[in-house]
Amino acid sequence: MENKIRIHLADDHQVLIDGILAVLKTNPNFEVVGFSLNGENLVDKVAKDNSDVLVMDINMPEKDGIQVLRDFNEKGFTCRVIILSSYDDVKLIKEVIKLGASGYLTKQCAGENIIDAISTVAQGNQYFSSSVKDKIFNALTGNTQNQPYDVNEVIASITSRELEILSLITNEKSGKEISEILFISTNTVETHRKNLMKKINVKSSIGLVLFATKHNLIEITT
Amino acid sequence: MENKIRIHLADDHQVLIDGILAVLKTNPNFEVVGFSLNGENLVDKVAKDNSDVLVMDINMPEKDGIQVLRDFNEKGFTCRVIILSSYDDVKLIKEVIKLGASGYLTKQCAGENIIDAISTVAQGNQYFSSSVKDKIFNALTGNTQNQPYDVNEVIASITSRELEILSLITNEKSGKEISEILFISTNTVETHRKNLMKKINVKSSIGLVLFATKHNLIEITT
DNA sequence: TTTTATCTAACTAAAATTAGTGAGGGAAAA
DNA sequence: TTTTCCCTCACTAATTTTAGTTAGATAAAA
Repeated sequence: MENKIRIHLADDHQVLIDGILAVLKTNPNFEVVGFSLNGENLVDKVAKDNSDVLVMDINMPEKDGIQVLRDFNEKGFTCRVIILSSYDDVKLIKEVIKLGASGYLTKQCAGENIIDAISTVAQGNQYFSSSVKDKIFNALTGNTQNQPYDVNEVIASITSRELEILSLITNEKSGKEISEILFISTNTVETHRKNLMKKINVKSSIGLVLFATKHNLIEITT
Repeated sequence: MENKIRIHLADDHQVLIDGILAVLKTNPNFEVVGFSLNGENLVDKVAKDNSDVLVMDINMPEKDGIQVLRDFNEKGFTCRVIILSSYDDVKLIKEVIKLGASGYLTKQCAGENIIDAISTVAQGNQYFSSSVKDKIFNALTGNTQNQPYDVNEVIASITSRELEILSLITNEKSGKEISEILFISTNTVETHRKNLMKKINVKSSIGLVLFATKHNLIEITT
């Protein structure tokens, strides 16, 4: 019997960490040696833990999963990384693969997939859930023009600045008000609004608001 | 020893369900009798399972948590509901409380909070995580002009014609389009819009849409 | 009957949004 | 190095929304 696989979990949802912890506890080959609720100093923590596998969310406060992967590359790390994401956007998947992630699971996956994934990547192989493989396959076989409107991809394509604008629009701020809040020109605000409407494929700001509230992209403070 | 608490889990993230399942398995008083990956037919499933407590996400495909709570009220159900949400928006919290939810946890909560929450609501009490309680407290204390008017009165004051206009606005119709649909002048449409904004006390049509969707005054067809 | 509520509509004027195009700077990736 | 993405901003022009006031018709209520 070899050594246990040393695992570090990173997700801002404590309940999910607790859950995965409980799932992994059922397998004696796994040992969770640490966990994090954000991406800060994650590389150092994983190094200190001497972890074999890092299971990490993409969306985390302080430092997101992409940035953490960059840190790993900078410091030349060998720890295997499995991404556990809410979205399965092609661009994002390509991105993390390029950055050296060994696995990608959506949170729609079953718990046993995590066990499989950890075992697989610990042996030096890659693990991707079937839905992720399908996405990649379609992207590579050139289904780019006929792709049905994928909400997750649209959401993923919204930049942080655009999200900021979207949030202010949804909170009943006018273009001028937004420009004053963000210290940018109203022209810029309207450009962002235009781009958002094009991306989300709606006719007016009303459509933006509907989209934002439907998918809980923003917090409504008013 | 009493009977076990019968629990139903609803969340579109399988891995989270598996995780909570594993956590709850450690407590012999709990029995997870069913789970759902979306909100469809959730009321019927819970009824069939004869569940005591439903732990449910807000964001689910097909039918979201708010709609499920409405279904519960319509059918006069007694099953306790604990909301497990990614967000702790005050409006959302108020909304689910009003709809009869017995508990509200964010996913940032620890797994043991779920155990506490289930035990608590099963006994007929309410359970809210401390961050949620803080939010509510701040909303009630820090914001003195919280409710300058009675929402129900406002809703009641909206005439059927105005509701028709409101519905069309919320469905991304422009003033001109509305006038063509209803065979009235655009002047009339804008008058209705104006009156609505005055009644609801919002700054723009965005506010109308937020109000309409929040209180489910209209059906969104697009 | 008088009042009130609702729907209708016009008028003016200011403000905001929508739509398209073009383009510079900076950072990161190929 | 070249390309690509993102944020930035300008310019024009058409269209829509916002804001205020006024007012006629009708039906229901006091």
